[in-house]
Amino acid sequence: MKAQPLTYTSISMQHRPISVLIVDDHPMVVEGLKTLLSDNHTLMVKTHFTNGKDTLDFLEKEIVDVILLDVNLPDINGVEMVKLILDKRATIKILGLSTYSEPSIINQMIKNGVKGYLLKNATSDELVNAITQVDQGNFYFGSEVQKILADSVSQESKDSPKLTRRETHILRLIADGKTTNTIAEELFISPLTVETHRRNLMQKMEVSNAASLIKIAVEKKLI
Amino acid sequence: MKAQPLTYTSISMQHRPISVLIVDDHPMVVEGLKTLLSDNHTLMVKTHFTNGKDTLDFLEKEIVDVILLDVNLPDINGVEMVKLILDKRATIKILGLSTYSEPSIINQMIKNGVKGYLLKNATSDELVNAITQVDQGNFYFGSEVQKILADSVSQESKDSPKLTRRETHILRLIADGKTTNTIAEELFISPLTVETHRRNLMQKMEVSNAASLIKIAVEKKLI
DNA sequence: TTCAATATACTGGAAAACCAGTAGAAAAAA
DNA sequence: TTTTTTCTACTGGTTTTCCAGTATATTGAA
Repeated sequence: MKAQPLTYTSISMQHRPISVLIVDDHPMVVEGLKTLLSDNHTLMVKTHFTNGKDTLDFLEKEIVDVILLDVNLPDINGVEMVKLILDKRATIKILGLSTYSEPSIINQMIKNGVKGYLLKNATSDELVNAITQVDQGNFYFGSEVQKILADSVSQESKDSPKLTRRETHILRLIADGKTTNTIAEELFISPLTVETHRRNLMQKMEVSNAASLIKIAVEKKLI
Repeated sequence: MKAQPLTYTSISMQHRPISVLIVDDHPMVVEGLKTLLSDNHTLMVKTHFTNGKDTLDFLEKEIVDVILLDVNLPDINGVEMVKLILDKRATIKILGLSTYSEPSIINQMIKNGVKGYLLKNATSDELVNAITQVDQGNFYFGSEVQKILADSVSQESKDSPKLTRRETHILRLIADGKTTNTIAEELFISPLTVETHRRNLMQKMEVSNAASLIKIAVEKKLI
């Protein structure tokens, strides 16, 4: 926000447009966002960046109300970006933006403090609404995103019986095709211990052989 | 094409702008494309559609020079769309458009007849260049896409020792966590036969246990 | 500090997978 | 048709996994 004259008009909400920063490495998306937002004079796209570093540099000197943040930047990943931005400027409202919707990433982003999340197939109305909502301190998650999150929560609590760190590690090694003895050697523990972990893993995952174990591990992206 | 004198053809080209159709379900991408292309008066974006069906209906009555086709449409998948479009209008040049780049899909699209492929992080210049090239009957694949394709080719010929149909089937069953005996019962063959297949599979895949076998199968998307 | 969870380790026995070689029948390719 | 590939099946033996208990040391939370 540049120094605006302190007149009574600039105090009222309508005359103080929400400043928006776009961070996305896809020119066509950036242009699209600009075009979609240009109609609306309650919003003002300040500028845009195509990578994380430039964005952070910019935020050293300037501030904006809302950042539209693409999750897949070329240099810094979205989850990390949220943290870095909020470390600098805790009051900025970040709106995550992504084509696809991976629950785990969305969840991490929320944990790190995004105020909303939009899929790139959002309409112009949704977009403007989302920005307005988060600017006012509310959360905005589109119905699609909410559904995805709900699904992931129910799925997680259902088939993810919380593996311990050691178990996760051993699962990874099993999936690498290593035998019980190899794993034991590698971890400096008894093969019998590895056996026990394997057994506990299978019990937790509710399967009866290593094959299923690996398949599930892959599905759950534990590997 | 570079530095050509103003001949009759180059003048006539200018008076017949390339008509472009955009097919993408992301409003912000559509707007971005329109904006990026609006500067260039050798191109003319005729209209846009957000799904496959509407596009095909439109092509019943009208024709365009180039279609910018998003691979991930909500109703019909990109690979199929290429075929359907070319069945109707064989002369249309299709330019595939996608955020991510899965070699198998790009390959299939090419097989079905796309004239080029662009990633969504393409710049305005690349975009215009790609459209111009394919309109002239040339192919256009960005350097990134070419690299992806080259990688996938070398990878495929390296670690894909052509499984037979039966082997693929049995691999799938093994990955489902089924035991040799179960598989044998299911396929009405001897467990010994299943053993043999399993052995051949492991030999072909150059691994020494079922775990690695499954991991490879997953990686190769055989499952 | 106490208690619960986790990681460690063992016994012993059953089941399944793994290895190597051979070979006939059926199907596909030449 | 002939040849090759694929699918089928077997013998015999080794290794690994799987299952059901038990048990102790360590770690982290209450």
